[in-house]
Amino acid sequence: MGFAETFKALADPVRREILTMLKKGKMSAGEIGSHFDMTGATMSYHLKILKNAELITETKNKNFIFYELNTSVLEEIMLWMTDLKGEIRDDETI
Amino acid sequence: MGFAETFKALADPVRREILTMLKKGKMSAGEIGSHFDMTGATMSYHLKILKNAELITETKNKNFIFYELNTSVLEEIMLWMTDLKGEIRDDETI
DNA sequence: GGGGTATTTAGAAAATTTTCTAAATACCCC
DNA sequence: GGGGTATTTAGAAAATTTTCTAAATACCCC
Repeated sequence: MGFAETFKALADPVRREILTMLKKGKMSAGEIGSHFDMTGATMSYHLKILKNAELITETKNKNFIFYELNTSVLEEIMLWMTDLKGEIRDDETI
Repeated sequence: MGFAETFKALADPVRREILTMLKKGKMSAGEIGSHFDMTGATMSYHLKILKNAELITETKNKNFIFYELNTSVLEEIMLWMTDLKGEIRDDETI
């Protein structure tokens, strides 16, 4: 919902790696967790941070919870960065 | 030097505001600090974080230290984000 | 060189983040 | 409905971040 949440979510290497993994498609919490040397509880914590930042969405199926990448928030971040860089964007008139 | 440092630097609202202020040009540490209700020591701390993340550069003049925006690091971040979004960039062949 | 201003550094306190273990929830399938 | 698997929640410990006060540094200019 805010830039702080998004940047904080992206600041952690584990969470960035989760996002990269999700590029390939939906994955369950367990499947994601198996790639890291951390407890399921810790993975759940990281997934919650990413979900709160709206960088991922979740869907439940059987007793699995699947997570999926949501890149729409990144658009906003990139607009902010582009503005900071002071460049003129395609959709911007002079 | 790394994404963690950059994202962490960008995660704080004070630091993002400093960057926005610097869009207009160089400013001294004191000038930057006068826009916030914080001690000079705290401002110095934030400026150090931004400098370590290479988001700003400093130049000394008399007994002032001027800070200037450096957006080149943002390019890297934006490339990473673009890749995450899975879009094809201009300079990328199919 | 000495007083003055600008800024940083050191060290501590409070707040937040990251991780764990243990327990709870939630749902499946026999 | 009961055992089993998947995942989250609660609570605590350790690490990190943010802020402050006080002192140090650095440089100016008379």
